[in-house]
Amino acid sequence: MQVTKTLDYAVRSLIYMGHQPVEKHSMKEISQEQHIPLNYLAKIMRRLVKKGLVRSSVGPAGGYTLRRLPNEINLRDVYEAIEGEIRMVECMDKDSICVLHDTCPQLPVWDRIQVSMIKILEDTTLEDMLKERKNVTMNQVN
Amino acid sequence: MQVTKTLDYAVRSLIYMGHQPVEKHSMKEISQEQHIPLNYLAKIMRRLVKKGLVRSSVGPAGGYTLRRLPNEINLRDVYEAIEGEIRMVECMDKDSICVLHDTCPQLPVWDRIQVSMIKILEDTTLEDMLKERKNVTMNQVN
DNA sequence: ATATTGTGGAGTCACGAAGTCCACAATGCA
DNA sequence: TGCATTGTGGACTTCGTGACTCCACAATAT
Repeated sequence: MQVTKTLDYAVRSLIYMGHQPVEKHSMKEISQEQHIPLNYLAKIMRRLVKKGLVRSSVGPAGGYTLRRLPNEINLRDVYEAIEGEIRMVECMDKDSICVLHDTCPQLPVWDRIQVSMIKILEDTTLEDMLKERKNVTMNQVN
Repeated sequence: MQVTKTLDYAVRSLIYMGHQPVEKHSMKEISQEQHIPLNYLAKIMRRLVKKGLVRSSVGPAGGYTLRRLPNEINLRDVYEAIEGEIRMVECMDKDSICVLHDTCPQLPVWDRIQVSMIKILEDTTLEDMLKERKNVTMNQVN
């Protein structure tokens, strides 16, 4: 029930790119700015590319760009790109081995939590988080 | 972000005991009825005893009893007895190593999810889940 | 042509979930 | 009193996965 480092890295990278959404950002740049191990970041970016959140170009002056605007990318997209489908319990999956599935008294609770979590993730876009940062900074200044 | 088997076992055991809240239930009984590995269940019950959710008595005719009534035990109690304090991200902990903590743009989201999750867990008691079971059964009958 | 940048995949390491075992302590009962 | 029963405490094993690392290779701008 914890956010993995991998997801954290992905979110941070995307937010970082979100500051200049149309510009290209090299892996090296992101790695250094966000203090993410270069080789590991490589692996993460591949997933984001494959899932269509990010566009990549190779060669000198290559790098990554957001495929959509920050307000068009929500956290659920990112979560699922990295972790796969969201589900709290194994038996919520298609073919549940659990014989008691139909009468399982705890299933509704986990489902309620899952639904609420998905809603919050969907309601939060990269842009929201970019603003978040600014707000906090302003609070510090004032 | 998944419910562990251990937590599932704990919840199921407690719900099982909740059917006869004042009676004693031996490990063997719970293990057989709920299809939980006996030795592993032993480990789980120890935690529940230690955390005060369950009372144990040893010797022949020994076993476990709920310390409180089913409507006085909520899922947060159970969750924390098994998994420890609820927190979505490492850096929400007391001494965060994260330098960016104060300006972290994603922290508010994980916090919102955590708060909502805790609320749902707190709002759900063993009794609620016992009723859940009955409802489903009734639905099947009708 | 070559340096730069991303890609794909194999391999490493540590940790924790899940489960097993065993010696031991408490206790009801014959 | 002694034994069978039931829980306790802790060590140990196994397996999967998160978090990396490495390296050969492909694309491409200059």
